[in-house]
Amino acid sequence: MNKMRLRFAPSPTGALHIGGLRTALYNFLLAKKHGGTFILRIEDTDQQRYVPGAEQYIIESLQWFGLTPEEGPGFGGSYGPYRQSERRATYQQYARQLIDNGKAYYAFDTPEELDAARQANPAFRYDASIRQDMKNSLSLPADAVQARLSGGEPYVIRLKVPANEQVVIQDLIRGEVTFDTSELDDKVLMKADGLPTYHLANIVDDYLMEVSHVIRGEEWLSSTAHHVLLYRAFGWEGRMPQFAHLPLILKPAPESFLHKDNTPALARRLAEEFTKKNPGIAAAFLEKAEPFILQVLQDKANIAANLKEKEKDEPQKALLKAFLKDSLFGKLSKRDGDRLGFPVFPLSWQGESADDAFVGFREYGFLPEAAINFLALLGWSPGTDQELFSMDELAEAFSIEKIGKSGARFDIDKARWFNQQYIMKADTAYLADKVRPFINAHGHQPGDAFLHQFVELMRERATTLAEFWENGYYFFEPPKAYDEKNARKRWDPSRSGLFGQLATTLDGLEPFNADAIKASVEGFIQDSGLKFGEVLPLLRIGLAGTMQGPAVFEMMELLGRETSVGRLKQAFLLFDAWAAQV
RNA sequence: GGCCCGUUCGUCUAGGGGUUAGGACGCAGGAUUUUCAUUCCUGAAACACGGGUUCGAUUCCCGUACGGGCUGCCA
Repeated sequence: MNKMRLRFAPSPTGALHIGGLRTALYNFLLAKKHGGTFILRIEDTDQQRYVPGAEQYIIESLQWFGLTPEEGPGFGGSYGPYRQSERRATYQQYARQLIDNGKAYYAFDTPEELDAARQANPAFRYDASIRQDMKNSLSLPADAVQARLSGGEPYVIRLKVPANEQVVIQDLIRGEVTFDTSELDDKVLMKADGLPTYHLANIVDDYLMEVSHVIRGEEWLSSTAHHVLLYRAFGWEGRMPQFAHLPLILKPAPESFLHKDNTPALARRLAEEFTKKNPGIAAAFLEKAEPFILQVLQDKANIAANLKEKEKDEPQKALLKAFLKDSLFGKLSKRDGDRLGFPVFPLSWQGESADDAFVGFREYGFLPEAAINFLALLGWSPGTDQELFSMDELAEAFSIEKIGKSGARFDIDKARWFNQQYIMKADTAYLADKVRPFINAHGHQPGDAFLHQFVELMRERATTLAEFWENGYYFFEPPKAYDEKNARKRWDPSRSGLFGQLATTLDGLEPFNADAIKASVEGFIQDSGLKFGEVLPLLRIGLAGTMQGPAVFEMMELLGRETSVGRLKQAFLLFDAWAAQV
């Protein structure tokens, strides 16, 4: 058997979403497992939707996750170019071939005409039953066609889909899927701008690049019949790749992200989006929209049922319901992350407009291997109880047969759990490296030794890299606030002098390390007759401002003598002042 | 609407004609811990429904319901 060749073929229309990344991962894993080749191909045939920077974003994302292509733009390979915009002539040539052998035809219908036809009849389909009535090289006399062509009239090339044939697809995940060609339209192969559509380009490239397996999202399943027809039209059916259509990643279950405290905010946000999207709607209706949304969201268990269209719904309400249904259910979209406060992109993205900005897994504080592990298990299962996998282990265990068939809901809590697992077991220097940017972002440049100790102290208490800072900022700067309630409860002003002595003792302690501090504090407790619980929490609050955090003695060691003693003295003064206020 | 795909705890899933239907996240309770976290223990929680086939169906078949995708000169 020939070498396995798999491609990831994204379109540079914006940030690459996590579903696309999983597709890339599965392609990569299969290639790795079988010693095959992982190819990156940029499908930039849509000039309208092209977004500058998107290609670079895609490549950076793949690399951050360790999914480096062996072939692709900038990666070498002997099947290039790997950017479809650079392969125009090739597609033209193959399109011409289909015209010549009668498998495709020229069509002159304008976009406006087609729009009108769809308006008039929503079920309109450009197919065998209707193409004689349209303006194309099949319905028009040959000389008229020639005249239009040589006159420079815009045209597209369409696939001539035969009527009443069966197309049977052997999908590696779904098994046999059958389509009747009478249900298929004459897909546009070449657009008026001279660029191919996805359908033509992907078949020509997969053939030319000798792609052996096409693993892609389920949204492509329906058009796979067209693709098979194209392979037939070219006479390439014998070399058709194997198909595997992945289930989609769905939005999280509403029950999982709807809480009492965030529901009103979400309702407002949805109302705003709805307003923005439908500028024509009457203000009076808009006023009622938010309460309605809130009501729907609050009845968590029946959201879907309450969004069902009813005959008596006024058009505006039907519109709102449809909008909510799209916003709350179905496949994961870029808006979801923003709305729900978790990342759905690998890396942060800043588009042209302020609206077009998203936080990535990286910036949210994920370790790439954790994100990979999470993604791998979203839709695929090893069949064992193992949950934690390195990339090598994934490649080893991976198989298409074990990919699930149904859509998987995105679950940020599970993702965070994976991250926590990786944070806990990561190598210190590596972890410190990953944490450093999050500390730097707040204006601190710790040395390696300090950062390493910090990371060791905090790693069991952080589920994201960002939380190292959020929960441990006081190692870098004075506490922003003190847990006043607990301090007041535990501070007895009559012991103020006693605590003052402790601070002084600590100030003279040599060496100033956790063991010595511990011994010293324990001695103090013994001598003073106080209890552990009457001392430690106060030290903790004095040092960190909060009751939470690593062991007090280790905390002091890392903070150092001067900072520790200084903070304690200052805090004791503050506690005294609170006590004096009564 | 039409076509296609799917359906095991709230979520990710294992399993498969006879099982106490297993694991993980999350949730609840408990133990350890000066706090938090970690760790450990315990608990609640699922085979969408209706018909077949069968001695027996959650597992196979058919319908229904529900969910999802596609239905562009987008990918």
